Amino acid sequence: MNIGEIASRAGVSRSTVSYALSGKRSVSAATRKRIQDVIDELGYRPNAAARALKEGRTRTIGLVIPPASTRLTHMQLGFVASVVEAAGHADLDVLLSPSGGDHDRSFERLLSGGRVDGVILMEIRLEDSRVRRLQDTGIPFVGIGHTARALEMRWIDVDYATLINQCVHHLADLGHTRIALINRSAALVAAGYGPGHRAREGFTAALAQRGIQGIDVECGDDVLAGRDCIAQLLRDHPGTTAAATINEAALPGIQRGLEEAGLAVPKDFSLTGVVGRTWAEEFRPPLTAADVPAQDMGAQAMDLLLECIADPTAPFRNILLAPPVSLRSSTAPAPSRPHRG
Amino acid sequence: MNIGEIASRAGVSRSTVSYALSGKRSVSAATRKRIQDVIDELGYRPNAAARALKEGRTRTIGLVIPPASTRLTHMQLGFVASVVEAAGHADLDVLLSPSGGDHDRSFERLLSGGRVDGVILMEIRLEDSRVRRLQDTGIPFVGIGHTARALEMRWIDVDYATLINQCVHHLADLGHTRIALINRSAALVAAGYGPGHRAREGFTAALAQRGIQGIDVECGDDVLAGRDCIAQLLRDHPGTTAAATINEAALPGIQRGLEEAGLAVPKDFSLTGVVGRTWAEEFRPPLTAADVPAQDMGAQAMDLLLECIADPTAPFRNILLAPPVSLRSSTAPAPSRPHRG
DNA sequence: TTGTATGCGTTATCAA
DNA sequence: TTGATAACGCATACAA
Repeated sequence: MNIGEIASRAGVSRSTVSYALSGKRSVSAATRKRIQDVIDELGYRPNAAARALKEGRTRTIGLVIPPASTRLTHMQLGFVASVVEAAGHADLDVLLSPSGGDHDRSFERLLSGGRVDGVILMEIRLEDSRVRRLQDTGIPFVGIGHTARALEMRWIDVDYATLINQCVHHLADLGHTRIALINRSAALVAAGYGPGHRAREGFTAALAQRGIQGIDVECGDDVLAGRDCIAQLLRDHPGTTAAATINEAALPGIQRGLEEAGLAVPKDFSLTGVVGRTWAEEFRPPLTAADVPAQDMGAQAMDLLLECIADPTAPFRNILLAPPVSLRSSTAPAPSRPHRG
Repeated sequence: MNIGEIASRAGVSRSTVSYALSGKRSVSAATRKRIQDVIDELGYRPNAAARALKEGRTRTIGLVIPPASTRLTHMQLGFVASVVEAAGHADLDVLLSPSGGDHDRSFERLLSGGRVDGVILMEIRLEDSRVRRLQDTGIPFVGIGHTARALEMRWIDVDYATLINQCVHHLADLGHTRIALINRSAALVAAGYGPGHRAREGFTAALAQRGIQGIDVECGDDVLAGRDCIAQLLRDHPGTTAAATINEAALPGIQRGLEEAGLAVPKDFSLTGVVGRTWAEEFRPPLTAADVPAQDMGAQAMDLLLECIADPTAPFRNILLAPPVSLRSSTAPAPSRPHRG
């Protein structure tokens, strides 16, 4: 079933069918109806490949997510969901590529052969070969996250440095003097994962500004790692009374670890950080945290991408979000008699 | 950059380049090398749209996931990850379509216009309009889950009826006489979600076989719902000493609810069910459960689909998995003096 | 208002 | 062993 079939059944030429569908040329009401009837009857839809070949665009974007081996966090899932939703809204399809490393086949398939009109890249590192690869190909792309050379690409990101800084100031205001930063996994940070490094910057800066001590620990993205991380933290640094985290996947483990140590939140231990809203609200007690608006971010990334596809020469535009720290119930004044781990 | 460019630079015809790439015609070693050198230098890859148009297949499959509004469970995420990985292994791309309802645009885009060579469908209901739609189009498809008319499609599924039945028998063997089934959300079950109904069947059958009482409750797919569900269960049915569940997303909430009620697992309350392995192992204490092998299932679904794409006339093949119930630490003999909720 | 003809980049058939 | 060419289905410039 193709446009020729529709044309002959409707007794018109193929171009008339094409124009009736696109509306780029006026078609008499009578013929338009005749064509539409045939189309409805046969359920015709233009072939995507032929259209892509002719138009030079595929109406498809690529979404590069972390590799399948790593479990996606809820925040990342929020990005995926909102990107896909925004794409659907713009009548675009989404091709999924789980790839992190350098010469990923799925990533190369995505870029080569003109499969996509644009790409949205997740979990970007400070130095990211995929970004360079995309820049080489000239395919429009937008990062959820950005590299060290922030001005050389389009992106939307969360201002982890500022937000963690604010969290530490909040804790310091409450009298805490020994504060931990619970970062993402050591592997990720070592690989140059931006938020991990920027969170650390903000942390260190705030510590200096307030003249207090801090310990910076890395933690795997899962429940067990979170529990072990807290256990080790309390063992190695028994005076610690508060922590800020950007590791939402570790939160349930952190909670369990604190419980097992007999520490109540926030009476004995204050916890805050930068996490997705759902996590903050599901924590017991609800977490004082800067809520990452994952839903909005996917849609805004899509906006940036559409802008860039429409006009590839448009200047780079970046969006740096610093959502306010929502005061909930997980932070309190430092205990007067700090516990002994 | 296209095949003609490569051809002229290598001093051969376009067809020779094509054959050098596909290997469907012998090409002299010398010309093959000359062509390959040019290709490597320019980084040429065949245009996907042109190839799809000519070959009549897109080397792309569609993956239909639950709508963006609902948060994916880890199990569903496991399906997605393993399907995408298996697809990459077969050099196939994956087009994502989050759609549940009847006339979903994204779903229609997927089916029409020959965008995909096949479809994998998740979260199937007993009566599912998407299945009928796919059957009408004739596009090869495979379900992760199946409809009421199981023999009319290809699928892979977990035998929830049998597994929940085994769980209940296990609990009954331990002396429990008041057992709850914690199902998926009321909305999902009402919509005819298969696993919800089959779990209920297995539950009811086991109760009858053992002559014990049971209560069947539905529970939303999140932490808060799990907590409320347990609270209400203990209030309305205070004699309940054990539960089996297929709702992994509610597990953390169930745990919290039990803790808040002052019930220790497994001393005061036994818990078991059918969940992804990670959930079972992350539960405290580790959950006695039938572990859904989400990773394998995506790969096997892919196998079924490839089989079906290769030969659409092949008879329907189905895979019903009943993984063994792994004994861990969340079930114990019923308490001699049952608690009073 | 409508029809004819061309080309998008491939693969594959036919011819050499 | 290789080259010329048709066809996949569509959108559009050009012609009427």
